[in-house]
Amino acid sequence: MSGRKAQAARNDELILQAARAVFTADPGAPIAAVAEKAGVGISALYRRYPSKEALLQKLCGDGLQLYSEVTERSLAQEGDPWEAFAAYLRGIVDADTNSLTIKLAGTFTPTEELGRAAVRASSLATEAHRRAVEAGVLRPDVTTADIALLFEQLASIKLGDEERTAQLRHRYLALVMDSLRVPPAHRELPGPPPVDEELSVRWYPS
Amino acid sequence: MSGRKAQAARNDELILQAARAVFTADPGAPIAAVAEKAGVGISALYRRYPSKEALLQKLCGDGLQLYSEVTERSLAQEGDPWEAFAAYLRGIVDADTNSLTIKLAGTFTPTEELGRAAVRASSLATEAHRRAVEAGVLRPDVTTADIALLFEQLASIKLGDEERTAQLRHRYLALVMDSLRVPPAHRELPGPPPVDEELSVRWYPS
DNA sequence: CTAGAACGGAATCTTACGTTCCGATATACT
DNA sequence: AGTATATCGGAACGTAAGATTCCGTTCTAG
Repeated sequence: MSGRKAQAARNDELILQAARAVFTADPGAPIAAVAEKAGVGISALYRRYPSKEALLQKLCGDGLQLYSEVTERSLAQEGDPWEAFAAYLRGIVDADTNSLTIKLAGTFTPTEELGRAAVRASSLATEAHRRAVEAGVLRPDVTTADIALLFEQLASIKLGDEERTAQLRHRYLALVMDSLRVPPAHRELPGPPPVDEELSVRWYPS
Repeated sequence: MSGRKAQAARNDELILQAARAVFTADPGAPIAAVAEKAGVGISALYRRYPSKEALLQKLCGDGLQLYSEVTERSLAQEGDPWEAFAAYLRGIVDADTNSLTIKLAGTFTPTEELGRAAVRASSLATEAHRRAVEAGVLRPDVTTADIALLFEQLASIKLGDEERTAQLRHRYLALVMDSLRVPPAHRELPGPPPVDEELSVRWYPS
């Protein structure tokens, strides 16, 4: 169970986790940052992936896969159609795959397989959207592409640590959901709003 | 009117316009891109600003100034309180100062004067917000800082050319305004939603 | 006709980063 | 025990990008 192979297997996971975290936070991060975050040397990375691009493709594929899984899970949900759609929205925001998928996509030549994964994710999203519109719980003038852009807007929020960022994203998701839902209504917003000090941090170089 | 001095004066403006356009599109753009966009040599830039940082500070200050002017204009507006607040929101989105102000702020050490301009812009924004809440047209659980983050989210939208981007930003501003306003209601969204082809562009390296 | 402002853009210098290379180390197998 | 081998850490290398400087040129005011 222990030994060199066990460590190698552990490193596989460590590296992927670190890469996901690092590139989610900064899509242009150097590969050395990933190694440092994972607590391994650079060669441990290059043993597994022939290049940075290969690692990025792997992450992108995983992100697409996660997107599809989350969407399928909400599609399988029985009961209130709006709740199912809301679960889809919240699930995608929590999965935070938009940062990896879209931001990284333009930085390398897309694989054939990646293309298939994207089509699959897209058609699942379309199905979730279609159901909500047909059930009459989602305003019909909002399209699937609109929802995709809303996800991107939410993904652009980055404030404080990871937890606070997630909290704020849910706050603004809740806000926009109030105008998405039929009938429109104001519901209580989750999480505290940002305080001035949180915002003023941006004025100082990191 | 013509002559070397006239051209120099013209270049002053040309360079500022180019810099605004270039850094709005890409806050990390090289200074050579500004020179090229302005149609001048690099030395024409360095004759005016001792460094890139100085140029960035100038742009940031101008952005803050524009922000304040737009807000003041909406503050001076008589009549329907919601319309005044909506004009403020639309004005800031159109001015597109968030990209310059916030994105650039972290890349250099803030000036004393810049700090004052920021305080001024912030207090004007607070006033616009306060009026809307007091008039009972804006939901009271949304704070000034919330509005600031909403602006940032809208500024993150970049799709197609400048005009299309502005159009889409107004579309999602209108969407979120439907959930900001008291009483809540669905109004028609401006501009066509994105089509798939607009979104799929992102999968190809530029 | 000439001094000097204004320019264009090549040359320089520094930094950042992807990738490769070179021992070191630990395990599995004989 | 001894050795081949898979892994590893991290220094070294090569390259590209980009900020700034420098120099020869052009234009015009006096």
